[in-house]
Amino acid sequence: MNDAAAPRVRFAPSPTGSLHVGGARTALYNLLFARHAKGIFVLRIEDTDVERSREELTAQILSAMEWLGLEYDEGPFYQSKRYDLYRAAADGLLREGKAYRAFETAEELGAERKAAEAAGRAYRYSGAGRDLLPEESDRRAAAGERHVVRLKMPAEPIGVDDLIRGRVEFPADALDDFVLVRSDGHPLYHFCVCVDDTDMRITHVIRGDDHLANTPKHVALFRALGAPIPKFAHLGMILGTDRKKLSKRHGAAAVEEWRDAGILPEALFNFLALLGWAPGGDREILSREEMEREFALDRVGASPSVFDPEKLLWMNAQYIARMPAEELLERTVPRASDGAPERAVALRAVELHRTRARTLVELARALSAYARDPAEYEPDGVKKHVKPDTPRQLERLAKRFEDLPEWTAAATEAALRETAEAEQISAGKLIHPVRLALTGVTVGAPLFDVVELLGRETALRRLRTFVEVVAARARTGAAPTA
RNA sequence: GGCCCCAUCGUCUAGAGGUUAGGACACGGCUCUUUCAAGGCCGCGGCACGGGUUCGAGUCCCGUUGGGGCCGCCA
Repeated sequence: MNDAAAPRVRFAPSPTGSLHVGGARTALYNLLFARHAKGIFVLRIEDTDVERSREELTAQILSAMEWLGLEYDEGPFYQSKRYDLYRAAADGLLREGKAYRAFETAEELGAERKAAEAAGRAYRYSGAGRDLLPEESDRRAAAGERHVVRLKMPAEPIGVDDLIRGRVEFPADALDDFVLVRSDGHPLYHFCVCVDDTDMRITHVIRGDDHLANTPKHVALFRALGAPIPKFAHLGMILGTDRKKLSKRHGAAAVEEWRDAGILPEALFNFLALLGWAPGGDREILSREEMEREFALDRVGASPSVFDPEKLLWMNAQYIARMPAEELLERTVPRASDGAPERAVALRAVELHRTRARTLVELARALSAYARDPAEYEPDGVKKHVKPDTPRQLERLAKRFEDLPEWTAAATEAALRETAEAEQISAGKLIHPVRLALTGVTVGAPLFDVVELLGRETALRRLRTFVEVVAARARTGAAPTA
C-alpha cells in the first residue's frame, strides 16, 4: 500500500458570487477524477478578498454543492483562517532572498501603468525593489514604512506540462515580480493558492482555462517554496450561446437557478459532465457510478463549450421519464397556493404527466389541476372549441355522466361517444370542450384518464361551472350592435 | 497592445493518417393519436481558410482568420 500514490485534488471557489455552472463543472471533474482514482477531494474556500467575500455566499455555494451531489472528503478549509501559514511562508521566502519588499505606493504604480499603456507598451513592474540593500529594506520595514512583498521571478522561460494541452511555454519577459502580500499584510490569491496546495499535498490542479496564463506564476512560486509541482489540467471555458464567457447576463448561470427551475440534480450533473468530456461510444445518459468508473482526463477536450439550455431540458426530461413515480412525486414541490392532491391521485397524475413535463416546475403545474378547479379558461381554446350548441351538449353529457353505474375511463369514454352520436357530432366536438372545462387548457394527458382520476363529483362540478361561465359570456358578449 | 489557449453539423460531441465523417440536442417530415407530449421511422446539416509533410490528411507541421483567456496591493 503506497498511500502517497493516491491523488489529491481540490475545488477552490471564492465566495464572491453564487456557484456558477462553470465552477460546478470544475468541481465535478475534480470529484470524478478523485473517485475514479480512489483519491481525495478537498474543498477550500478562497476568501482572502475581505472586500468582496461574503459569508452567506459561502453557505450558498456549500448548499448548491450538496444539492448537486458534489461531496468532498476534506474541508471546507477557509483561507481567512490560515493567515499564520501564509505569513510564515512569506517570511521564509524573504529570508531566503526569493522574495523582497517593494516600497512603491499603489498610486506610483498606477501612474507607471497608465504611462506604459499610453505608450502602447505592456506594463511590467520595474523590479526596482530588487536592488534595495537588505539592510535598507529591513530598516525601512522596521520603521513602519508601508510595503508589499514581491516574488523574484526567474529570468528564464517557464514551461507548464498540462494534462489536457500538452506543454505550454511562457517567455521569460511575459511575467514580472508579482505581489504576494499586500501593504496591509493581506496575502494575495496566487500566493495563498500555492502555499495551500503545498500544505494540502495537492497532486493535480484541475481548473478553468482562465488560470492557464497564471500557471507560470504558480510554478515559480512552488519552486521558490521548495515544493513539488502538481500536475495541471486546464479545462475549456463554458460559454453562453453568444460564445462569450457564461455570466449572469445569459440568465441561469447559477446552479441554484436551475434547481429553482425544476432541474433534477442528477440531470444537471450528467449534463455538466458531458460538457467537455465524452466517455466514448454514443452514450449520453450515464449513472454516477458509470461516470466515476470511466472518467479520464485524457478524454477531456481542450476547446470551450457552449452551454445549451435546450439540451439540459431534454436531459432533464429523460431523467423525469425514468425516475420511479414515488420518488418523482417526492421531489415535486407543489406551488404553495395550489395545495396538493391526495397521494394516490398525485401518483397516478405523475404517471399521466411525466412525459409531458421537462421540469419539476411543469410537472407541479400539471398536478395542480387535480387539487383545485381551473381559475380561468384558455381564451383561444374557448373561441375555438365552444360553439353555440356546446353548453347544451355538455349539460346533456353531464346528465349522462351522473347516471353512469361505474366511473372509469372506459365508461366515461363510452358515455361521451354515445352522447356525441346522439347529437350527431364527432366525439372531438365534445372532447375538446370537456378538456377545457376540466383543466382550463386545451392540451394535456389523455382525456378519459383525466376524467377518471378527477372523480365524478369534481368532473361534474367543473363541467357545470364551465357551462355557466360560457353561457353567461354568450349572453353578454353576443349582443354587439354594429 | 503583449503573451497564452482554442477551432468537426446552429449546439454538445465521436474520430487518435486510409471512415459513404458516427451519435445526441434543436429543426423539418411521417407515424401513433381526442389534444399536447413521449416513443418509433426518415430527413436537413459539419471537418474555418491557405500552404506544406505524406502514396494518402478532419487527423501531423506552419501561417492566416475567427473566438476566448491573462496581463491588479481582485479571485
